Amino acid sequence: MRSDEIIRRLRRSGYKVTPQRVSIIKTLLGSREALTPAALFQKVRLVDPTVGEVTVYRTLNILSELGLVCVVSTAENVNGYIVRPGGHHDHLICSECGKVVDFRNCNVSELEKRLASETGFVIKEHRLDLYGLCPQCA
Amino acid sequence: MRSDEIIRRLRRSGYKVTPQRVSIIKTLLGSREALTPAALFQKVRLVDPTVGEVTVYRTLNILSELGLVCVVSTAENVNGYIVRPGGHHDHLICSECGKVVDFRNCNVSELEKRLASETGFVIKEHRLDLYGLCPQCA
DNA sequence: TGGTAATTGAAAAGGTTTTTCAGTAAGCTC
DNA sequence: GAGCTTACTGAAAAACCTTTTCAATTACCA
Ligand SMILES: [Zn+2]
Ligand SMILES: [Zn+2]
Ligand SMILES: [Zn+2]
Ligand SMILES: [Zn+2]
Repeated sequence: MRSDEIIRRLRRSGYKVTPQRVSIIKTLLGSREALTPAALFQKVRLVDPTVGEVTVYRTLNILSELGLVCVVSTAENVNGYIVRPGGHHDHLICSECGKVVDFRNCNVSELEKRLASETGFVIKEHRLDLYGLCPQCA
Repeated sequence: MRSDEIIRRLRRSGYKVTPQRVSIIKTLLGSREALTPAALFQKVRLVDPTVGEVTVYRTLNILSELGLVCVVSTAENVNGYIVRPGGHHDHLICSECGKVVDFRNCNVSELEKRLASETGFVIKEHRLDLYGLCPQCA
């Protein structure tokens, strides 16, 4: 997702587009890994010192509410935030060297249908992470 | 996983088996959905008022360290804990209220085999998170 | 049945996140 | 562009959540 799209979504939902929000969104987009609010604040303040920590929290809450970021739990009992990719989100991860390979042909839609009818959940997207060893590390 | 197994693992790792820890473990096992420390404390105190909130936190940290529970992020910036099923751990997560339900019959082993032969990865475990709306929120 | 070291609950401390509030600025109308 | 309105901002305070401290208790081993 591009920052233009996120900003358009913000404006369309009635939120004002402030320079602080733009800085926060661009910084979050610029990071490949999930950032905690504190980490995001550290990064943002380098490019835009007018951004306060409180605004980072507020902006993350708005983006989260609009479904534009997804929340992942990090090691230290703090949530991390990452811009949500469109569609599904599947990874093959090497536990040894950390290499990540994306794949799409996951074929879990059949499972989704079955679980939807069993549990009553309306399933919208998914994320499948497979852990193991890459050819180099195996 | 049964409470006997968890208790054996605790003892084997050098931890003492106290009535408080047993109450906490049994309560966590008795819940199909992930519990926050506060929610777990509320449930435990009903069956065992000798358990303090601090001990709930301490026990969850030990179980987490031993890999016996897995941590999922809930709606309210608080982590939820759930007993880790053997092997893979797969979740159905409500984007609205944060409810987490675990399931087992995921059937991704076929996909794992195919990806293994295509990419050369040795796949050891996986995590599948399905996002959507629970029956109450839909 | 002791002895010993881990564990416990309560209180205090340490972090993280939200609320409050006066000043500021985005976005709309003219 | 100027003026209006209302949302937004940073800083401080408040509200939470989690860990640490500490004296008393207790599981577990000999
Ligand atoms: Zn590797
Ligand atoms: Zn997929
Ligand atoms: Zn729900
Ligand atoms: Zn699975």
